[in-house]
Amino acid sequence: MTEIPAKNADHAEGDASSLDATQEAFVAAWGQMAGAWGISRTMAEVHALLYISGRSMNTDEIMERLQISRGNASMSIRALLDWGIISKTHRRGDRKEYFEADQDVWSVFRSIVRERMKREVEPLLAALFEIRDDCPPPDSAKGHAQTEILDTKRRLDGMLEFLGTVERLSHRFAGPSGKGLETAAKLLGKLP
Amino acid sequence: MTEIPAKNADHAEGDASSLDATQEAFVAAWGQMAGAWGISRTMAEVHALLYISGRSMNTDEIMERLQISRGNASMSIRALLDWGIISKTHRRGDRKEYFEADQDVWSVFRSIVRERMKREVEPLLAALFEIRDDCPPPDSAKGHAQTEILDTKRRLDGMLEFLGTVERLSHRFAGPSGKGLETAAKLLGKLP
DNA sequence: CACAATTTTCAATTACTCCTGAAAATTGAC
DNA sequence: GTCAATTTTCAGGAGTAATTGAAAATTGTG
Repeated sequence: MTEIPAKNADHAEGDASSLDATQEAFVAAWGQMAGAWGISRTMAEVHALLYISGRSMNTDEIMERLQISRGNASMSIRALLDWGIISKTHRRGDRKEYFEADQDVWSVFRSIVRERMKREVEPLLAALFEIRDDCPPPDSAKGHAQTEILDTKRRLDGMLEFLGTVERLSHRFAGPSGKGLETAAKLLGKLP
Repeated sequence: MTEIPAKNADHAEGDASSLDATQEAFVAAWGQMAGAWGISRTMAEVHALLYISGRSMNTDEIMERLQISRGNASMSIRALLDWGIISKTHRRGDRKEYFEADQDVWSVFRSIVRERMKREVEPLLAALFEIRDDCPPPDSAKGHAQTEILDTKRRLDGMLEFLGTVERLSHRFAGPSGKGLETAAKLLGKLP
């Protein structure tokens, strides 16, 4: 973390007076946000590097610029491919695989939203539906006032409705089709 | 984690055939989502307990039901207060402090969005603005083609514009005023 | 097919974050 | 003010996630 690759060692953090330093700073800033997006720091850094450089790179190039191990690079690249925010390319006469980042920021955001909904919200929704189904029926008020049971059900339903709405919206605007999210944002921006 | 309070030991996970078991299951499900919201598991569990029970509780009650230490309870409660999704109450003739959860799910969501924007997006935006300002001017093309510098700037700007839009929207719809987010969601749901 | 280049896997290590429990600080009643 | 009840803090321990590095698997070429 405090270790800076030799070629940039003469630049303090935040100093971006050369192009490389600018890119370095961008990678670092993006890496710090990793937690917020629910991805590991290295994943974020690899993506940032590919995004800001605007070209494709192979594993060795990425390893060297980020000073990470081969294993880490391989895992992070694989994960980014799974998330759908970088893609493989090839170069004639070169056996190595190259990777490039999606240059459309909205599309990146869409992929992240989609993936996180799938991993986090959908399982929770499923669990909550089950919990509601297993909730004791109001007439079996053995020791509990009926209102207590009904209130709990009502609160469960409140949460379910909320998550359901979020889920529906995400399908609509972050789904595989078109520029949904950007459109939504623009519409909202124009509202009364 | 695998330890279940004695009073519920006869219920397998997912079995919610008593009211307590239902609440227990809800707390566990909500706790699992903690990571997704960017809060610790205990924080999520405390909130879930207060939300689903619908009443106020003191620290000891929370400690016992969640089987956590006093320190952990104190920290988690404090954090939830900071996030603004639970509040303090008092009972006449009782020196203990009681806590209760906001029962409006949309309002909870709004608080979380607001807090995370403040902690994560705003600092990133600030960092990116600085990075762009320190970016070498296009005419100082010492060794770099001018286009390279301009392209990097363009990508930086793309990211800045995106984050700026997100930031503006969050202020508008998750800001301190009114039911913004719910309204936005309903509007979006009705779109063509 | 054999071989070298390249990628993937994974056990061991390292770095973090979270939690505990007891000590210190605070609070309110008398 | 004194004292007991209550809350907060924090150093150390426990548990989790990320990273390495080298061995295994895969891939493509001649």
